[in-house]
This record gives sequence, structure tokens and C-alpha cells, in this order.
Amino acid sequence: MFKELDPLLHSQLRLAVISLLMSLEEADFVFLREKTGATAGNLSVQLEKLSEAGYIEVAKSFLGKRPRTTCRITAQGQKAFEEYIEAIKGYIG
Amino acid sequence: MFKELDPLLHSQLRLAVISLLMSLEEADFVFLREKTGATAGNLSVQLEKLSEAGYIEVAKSFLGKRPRTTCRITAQGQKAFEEYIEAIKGYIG
DNA sequence: AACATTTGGTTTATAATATAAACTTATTTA
DNA sequence: TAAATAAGTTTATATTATAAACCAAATGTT
Repeated sequence: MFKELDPLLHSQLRLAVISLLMSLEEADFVFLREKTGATAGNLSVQLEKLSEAGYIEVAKSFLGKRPRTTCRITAQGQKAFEEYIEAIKGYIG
Repeated sequence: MFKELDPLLHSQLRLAVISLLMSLEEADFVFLREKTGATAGNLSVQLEKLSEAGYIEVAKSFLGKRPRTTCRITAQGQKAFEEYIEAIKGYIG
């Protein structure tokens, strides 16, 4: 009846990030920070967790002289998100 | 775009409890423990939180000689649950 | 040139949370 | 009478989420 809710996704900020990345080829740090309204510190930590889990890929490069952190979702991340949706539906009917 | 997810409901066990109580007139402690698979300790703590928030009402009585804890959702709890559903839909599309 | 401010983050500290383990009190059962 | 079960509660611990503090480089200001 109640499936496990993947704790990596059952977090407001990480869920928002994954949700954004599902519909975007890629998104950079500043974009994610603005869209989610998170603080940079919090976002940094949560991106790191998603990255460690293999749910997203994080690439660091430069745009001109400024650093740029770009994220994209992995196949594993997509699968996890889809499973999360199925699971939470069991709770919200 | 991303609404706040009520932290009281954005918890696997509390969400399961509320979900059950939405479709039941009332439910007792043992029933909730079995349906959710939670430990008694965890359930006790989470029921207390939901109760403090005014999302559920907890009544303690006796069934024969054994104690019996019965829960039912309040109007406030129903409203919070419905709002939670709307909010999470913003994340899962 | 020198100083302050902004940008794009990371690291660290703290407060809140979820959870299980340990405990309590009373009741059956052997 | 002793052991086991029932129905919880309290306490301890480990994990989390989050913001505050920090850092390095670039840009703007006097």
C-alpha cells in the first residue's frame, strides 16, 4: 500500500531541482537557485547529494572568466523520479 | 512555481497516517501501526505531532481492560492534506 | 591605485527530524 | 507465580535540512 519514498527525492529542494531538470536539457547553478529560491549554500549541498547518488551530473566550467556549474539529470535520476511519483501517488490517492 | 510543502505532512509516516485517516471515520493505534508498518515508538511520536498541530484528534479510552488510542482527522487536517496535494503536484507535474 | 561590492560558489555549524531502542504498566497465558 | 504479550511512551541517536560564515576572483567606485 505505502511504498518507500526515496529519501533522496523526498526533500523539498532536491525534488524541485530534479523536477526542473526533468524538463530541461541542462540548468546552471544560478538558474536553479533563482527558480527554487534556495540559498546558495543549501543548493550546493543538495546538488552534491544528488550528484553522489548518480541522479544528476554536475559539470564545472567557465563562462568567459566566471565559473559556471551546470547540471543535468541522468537516466538513473529520471528513473528514480518516475518511481517517486508512483510511490507518492499511493499516499495522495 | 514551487509552493511550500507543509513540513508536517512532508514526512513519510505522517503522510501515510493522514492518508489513511482521510478515508476512514477513525482508526486506532494498532491499526495504524500495522497499515503503515511503523514501530510503535515512531508512530506515537508522529501522532503526537499531528495532534499538536491540530491535524488529528486523539482519544484514549479502554476496550474492555486494554487501553485504546483512537485517531480521527480534523477539518484543519483535511484542509492541510488537500493543500499538500496541490503543492506536491507542482513538483511532480 | 585602492577599496568596496558583487558573483559564484563551498564549508561549517546548528537546529530540527525521523527513527529505533529501551522502558513502563497492565494483562493474559502456562 | 512466572513468563510472555499488549499498548503505548520516553529517551537516545543518527541523519537532515538549512543558514551563516567563509573564500576567491571579477567588477565597480572614488
